Amino acid sequence: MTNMVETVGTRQERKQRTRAALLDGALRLLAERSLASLSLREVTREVGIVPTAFYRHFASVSDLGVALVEESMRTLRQMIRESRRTVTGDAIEGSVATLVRQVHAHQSHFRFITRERYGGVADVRRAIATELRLFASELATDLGRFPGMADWTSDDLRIAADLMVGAMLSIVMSLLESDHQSAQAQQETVHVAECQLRLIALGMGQWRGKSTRQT
Amino acid sequence: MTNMVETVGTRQERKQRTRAALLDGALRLLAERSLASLSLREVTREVGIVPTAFYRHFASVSDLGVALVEESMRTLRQMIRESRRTVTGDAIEGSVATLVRQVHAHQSHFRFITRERYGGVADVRRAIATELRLFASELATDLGRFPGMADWTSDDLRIAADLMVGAMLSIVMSLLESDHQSAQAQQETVHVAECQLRLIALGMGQWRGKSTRQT
DNA sequence: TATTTCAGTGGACATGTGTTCACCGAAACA
DNA sequence: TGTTTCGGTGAACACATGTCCACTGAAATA
Repeated sequence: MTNMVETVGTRQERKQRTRAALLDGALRLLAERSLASLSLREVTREVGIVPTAFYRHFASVSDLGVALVEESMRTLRQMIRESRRTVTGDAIEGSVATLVRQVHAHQSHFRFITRERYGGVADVRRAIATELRLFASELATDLGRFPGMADWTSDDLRIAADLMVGAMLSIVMSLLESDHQSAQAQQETVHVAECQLRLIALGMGQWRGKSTRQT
Repeated sequence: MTNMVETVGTRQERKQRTRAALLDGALRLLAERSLASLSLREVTREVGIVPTAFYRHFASVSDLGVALVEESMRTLRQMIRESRRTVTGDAIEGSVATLVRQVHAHQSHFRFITRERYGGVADVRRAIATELRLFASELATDLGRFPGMADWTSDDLRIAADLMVGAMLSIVMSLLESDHQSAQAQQETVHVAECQLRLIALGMGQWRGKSTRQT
């Protein structure tokens, strides 16, 4: 339980502020547990409002979960934007570096996505799947712009992108685990991540149109 | 709720039978939900015994969860054993084929592992992580036996194995989703899985001792 | 200024929960 | 045969939960 929401500003500002407080409080409680085990009353207690006030913002905890998906995905998107902007040298080293930075800065968001991706709340699972599909599509078009890959099918690009997204989420989980351990463990995780991505990249370099098939 | 447990046989046989019924009932309830949202009373209701009898078998629902991890991992192990035995031609096509068969035959086990791997129950997460680490080690030594990979570091083998385990679990989830859809969707998933594994394999073929580092 | 809108209140409800305890009856054992 | 072991019973408990309801008071609007 933390400080109450400030009581200044226009009405919709305050509403938005307690809404944000609900999302934040929920995220705090979700550090070590899952959305399915989170109760409406717990969240309101954490934020400092009465249970029924919850309904002024969300229809249910699942609904709050879907909102959390959107919020978390926004930081994920912001990450690839930063990556596209700042990475100049080796794409893999650069990408992993920004991944490390962003995961460290927004642990709860990344933890939420990885935990609830296959979690116990159907609506949230669907929301994450949809957003992740979109994310993989963007990555696929990004990959298509690389020098050696202009001749790739969009299907094949998509397959590679899916693989990379899956690998990235595994890496995220490793980073989250090694984050509250030694700095050496973190460095080791980074090394593993770079190797794994490089492995995939090497495979892509060797790809010959083996995957042709009827649609 | 299904039939009660039979009331014949020696005492420890019957005990083991209701224990198995508890595991089975839990697995049935976990088809669309997560362990964290599963209540002790629900499980006993499903099996047809009184709540307090639960404690004769498990100390808590988390404890039951850990037992489910062991059971599920047994079927996973049995899968790689079958794969090692039956696959003769192309390793990737063969492995994916047995994966498809086993996932279809033991959906609830695979769903449980993938869902609870990063789920909301700490003990279960730990148990799965431990078992999966072991699993990856075995895969690593298997990989080391392949013709072109005798010169690989055990560290590098481990990194590649971890990547493949992660990819495999992604594939498992796709299979579970496409399983209760059209046969065409299933076939498409198989195609994607084969491509992704082949991508990794190609990368491994190109690997040059880039990952040397102090231990 | 008078009226309406609406985020947050507080009490009440039926229901589900984990855990306790003394108890039963048949299998296991002496 | 007599005694012990022990998986399962059923009542009871203190508590947590989601949702209903009439309400308050200040900001928004007229």
